Amino acid sequence: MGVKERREKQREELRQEILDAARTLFIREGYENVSMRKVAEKIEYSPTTIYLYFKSKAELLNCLCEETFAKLGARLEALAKDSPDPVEGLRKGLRVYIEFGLKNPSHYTVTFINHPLHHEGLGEEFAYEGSMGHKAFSYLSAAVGECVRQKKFRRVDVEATSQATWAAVHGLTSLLIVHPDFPWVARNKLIDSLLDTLIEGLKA
Amino acid sequence: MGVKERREKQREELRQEILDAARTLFIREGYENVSMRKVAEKIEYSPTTIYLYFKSKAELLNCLCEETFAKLGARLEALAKDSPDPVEGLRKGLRVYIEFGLKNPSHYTVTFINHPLHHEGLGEEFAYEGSMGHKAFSYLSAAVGECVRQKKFRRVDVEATSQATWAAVHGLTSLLIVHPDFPWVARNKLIDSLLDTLIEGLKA
DNA sequence: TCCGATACTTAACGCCGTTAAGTATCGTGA
DNA sequence: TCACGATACTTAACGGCGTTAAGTATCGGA
Repeated sequence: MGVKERREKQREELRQEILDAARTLFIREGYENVSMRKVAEKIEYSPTTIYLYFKSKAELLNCLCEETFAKLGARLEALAKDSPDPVEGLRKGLRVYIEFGLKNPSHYTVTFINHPLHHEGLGEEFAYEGSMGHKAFSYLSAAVGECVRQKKFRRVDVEATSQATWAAVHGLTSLLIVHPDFPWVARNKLIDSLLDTLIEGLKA
Repeated sequence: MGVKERREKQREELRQEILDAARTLFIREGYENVSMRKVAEKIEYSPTTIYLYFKSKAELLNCLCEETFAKLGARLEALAKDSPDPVEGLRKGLRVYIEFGLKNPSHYTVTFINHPLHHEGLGEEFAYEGSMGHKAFSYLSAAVGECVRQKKFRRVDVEATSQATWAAVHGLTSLLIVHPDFPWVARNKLIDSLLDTLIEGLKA
């Protein structure tokens, strides 16, 4: 019965080839400018072949995003583990989040910035629960909770604060990605300014 | 020489008709889902007629955005004038900004959320300097400066702080627009949480 | 040897933004 | 009065898009 397995393996290989091509292309060209036809051309198959492996452009690109955000999740998890001070851990985590977004602007754009037009028609696949983006948020939430528990922060509503904090760092990340030509102050100074304000504003 | 004037007037009328149709449509249907053909159908002209009045879809919609953000600018200006306490003025301004975005999601999306793909090919028209969005930012900047001058805020870098604050409120605004299905806490609570944190974090 | 599943392609549908080329209208100068 | 030329608008088309329907070639297994 080695035939089925070999076929399955080849199938998986082409699937990966498609993912690789798509990743390369839309990192280089930006999301909206990559068509299914271009991806197909890159792997030297006909455009319709892709639909035998992914049911839509949205699903194809969602797979890439999950993959990318899994990395962010891993990074945040590691950070959470070896940060004795939860406040410093939170600050570092927020910085990692922002820098991650800036280093993966295409994935970040698709996942968080764009309107979920692009997410339509993916049942379980882009539900917030279970998605890697959501997982990343849960680390933030845990960190804020820990700061409050240790009385480093004043007695804020943990969920509201986490959401507001996420929104704040998302705002900076997305503006830097989308409007790089705005006359920003130095990037590090800007990030520090936001993180300082947020954390000072939460301290006990 | 009344002929030229009458022609000019009629021309201006159709231009407004196009703008009105486009505004209505893309508020109702969302930006990306409105095609030039749909706008044309609504005004009962051929699609190409629009190009006699606007050189591209981007320009057409940019006109609408400028129009909308002029209103925000006016609101913020009024607010700045009759706010004796600059901290309260700033807080109110930030709230107005967020609520404005939530009330004009399509315009807000196009102007601040979407990648400037949509802004391409507009020379002066969407330069940051002079755009209404930029003007709105300048009110924020002035308010922060005033708070520092009156020693209500600690001695922060005004430009960096303004940019970071803008980023934060933009983040909340855009996330609420783009991901309305996320399990947010109550909207007002969320907004207050962010504004509290920001302003507490800046106070002297 | 032939069947049927599998893998892939060609052709097409109905959209899109935009442009080129054509036509009707109409005030104006001869 | 009539022909001209500007103006306003339309029809037809280009080249793209995501996606689907229908067709073909390949090949393991009965």
